[in-house]
Amino acid sequence: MFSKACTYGIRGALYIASRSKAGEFTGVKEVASKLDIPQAFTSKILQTLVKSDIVTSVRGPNGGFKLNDEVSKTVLDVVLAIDGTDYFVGCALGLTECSSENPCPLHTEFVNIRSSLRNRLAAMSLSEARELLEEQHFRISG
Amino acid sequence: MFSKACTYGIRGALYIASRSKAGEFTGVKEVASKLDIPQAFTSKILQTLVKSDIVTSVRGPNGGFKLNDEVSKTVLDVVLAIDGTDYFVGCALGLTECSSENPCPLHTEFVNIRSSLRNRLAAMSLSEARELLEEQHFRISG
DNA sequence: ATAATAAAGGACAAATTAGTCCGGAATTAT
DNA sequence: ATAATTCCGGACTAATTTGTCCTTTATTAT
Repeated sequence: MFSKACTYGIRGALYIASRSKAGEFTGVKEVASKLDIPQAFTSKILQTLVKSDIVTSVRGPNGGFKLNDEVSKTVLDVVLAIDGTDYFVGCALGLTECSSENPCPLHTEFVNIRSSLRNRLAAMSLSEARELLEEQHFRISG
Repeated sequence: MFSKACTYGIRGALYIASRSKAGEFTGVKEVASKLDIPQAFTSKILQTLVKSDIVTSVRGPNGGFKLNDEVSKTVLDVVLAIDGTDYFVGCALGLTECSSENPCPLHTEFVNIRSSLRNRLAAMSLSEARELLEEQHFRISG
């Protein structure tokens, strides 16, 4: 479904959310080891989240990553930051001619499925996801 | 969404369906050029559709490909043959712990979205898709 | 039989995605 | 100031997906 980088990014964001309540920063090392994601790759992914303004980073001792605004930032934001709009645009069959005026046989169903996907991702803020995970003692690890 | 090979496969199957009504066979060359897909790649993809029992091929002059049973074969069959079950199984966030007993925050929504995707694909037979395309004079080309 | 046609299949090449390595820059503690 | 820590960024490698090429095999027409 999502690219690996993308699922890593979502899990990373959620882990950081769950760890940095008191304004603390979480380091890549910890994120990577706890989520069992290669460290250098985790670093890359968190860098793109920084550029997308989803997390903030500080260097040096006690540095690390912190969510920017877990209440307004959603899972969709992370998906868009890493995988872009792939899942939400274009004909699923790759038909250039396909549009709402001239829909392919699966057009309507895909519009519905994709918009419901998008809506659900947009409705799930990182803080809500974090809370739900914590409520059931969910391990975010791989 | 789907892999390129998969969308090529769907379009290929639909093109063959639209061309081989009178028991005729359609060649890769024609499929590839009409759909603007690389010929050798088209060949590979049609081969996997043959192995999956979705199309039948015959070699030699006037040979080519023909759908096996466009009424019972569905778009889902093509997707499964080429991309496998990727889109329909496993936690979208890559959480191994996630299951219906211990669902991640997005579990239920994903189950719904994916099953509706699967249902729509399973409900769309290749013949129905072909008819819908023909009714609106749809070009299947890229 | 022979030649022409067309799919099958294996080996290869290109592009994309996944993942690694390492030096540099910023921050903090001593 | 210096050393330790930690993120940044570029160049690299590995794996997968996409796509090519060429030889073989089956079928048909002459």
